[in-house]
Amino acid sequence: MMTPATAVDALAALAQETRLKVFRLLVTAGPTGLAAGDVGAQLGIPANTLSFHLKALAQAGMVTSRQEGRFVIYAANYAVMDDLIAFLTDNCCQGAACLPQTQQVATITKRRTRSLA
Amino acid sequence: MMTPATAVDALAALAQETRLKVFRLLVTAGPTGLAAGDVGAQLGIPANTLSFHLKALAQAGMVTSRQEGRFVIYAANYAVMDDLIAFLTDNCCQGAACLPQTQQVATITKRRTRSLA
DNA sequence: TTGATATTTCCAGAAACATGGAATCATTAT
DNA sequence: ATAATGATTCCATGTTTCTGGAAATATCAA
Repeated sequence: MMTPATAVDALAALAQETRLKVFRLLVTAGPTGLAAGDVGAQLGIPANTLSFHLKALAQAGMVTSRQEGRFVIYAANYAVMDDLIAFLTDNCCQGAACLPQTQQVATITKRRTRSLA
Repeated sequence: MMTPATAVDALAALAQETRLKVFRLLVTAGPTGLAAGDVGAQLGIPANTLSFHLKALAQAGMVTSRQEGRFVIYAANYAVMDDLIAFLTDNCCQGAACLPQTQQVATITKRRTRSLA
């Protein structure tokens, strides 16, 4: 379960243009991940600046990293992303209906308590 | 649809301990909302500091406000919350399965394309 | 109008954050 | 060992954010 403090850290990690771009790129890249240099090349970010932001994302748990030869491969941490969404969703609507749009949507938590056929 | 810039604003609004507390309180308070003073009393936040954070939440669209006599009533904006979650979920897993946990969970977008029985 | 209550704005100081040049560290190839 | 490449750290600078005291604004009551 995600604590409020952890949620603030995760939200803060994503609440920055460069980091959100990086994270989304890693999300699209899939579990295999991307080398830091590839991320920088695709987004046009200087290596030191990118390193700074990757570190922030990693410290918040939003990405993982592994050394692979000369490269450091970063990958989105889908589990933490999922936990963050669950945290936000848990506290939305509280079982009651807030809005039609939201009403027809079960929260992740609620869905987790069900089995999907 | 939420743009990346809007998402950054929404995330930044929530990525602060006091504001996340305030927002969650408003979420639990429901669509009726709460007067600024009630929020401050329940969370022990000075009026001017609270006003600063409520303004930030409102500018990011996370809460709405309406004047009611001497009071200003704030309420969570569930629609924007929902959009933010949709934005984050849309870019997670991209139809592919990232993790068992996430795999068994349909994203909001995916659910929106279905009708719920 | 005068007074009380609710909220916001103004302001200044402190702290945290973002950026990129230069130097450093790590790994591989020759 | 030397060189080359990929990535990180160090550092200085500029910017933004957070905080709360004091003053201002808004609404209602007497």
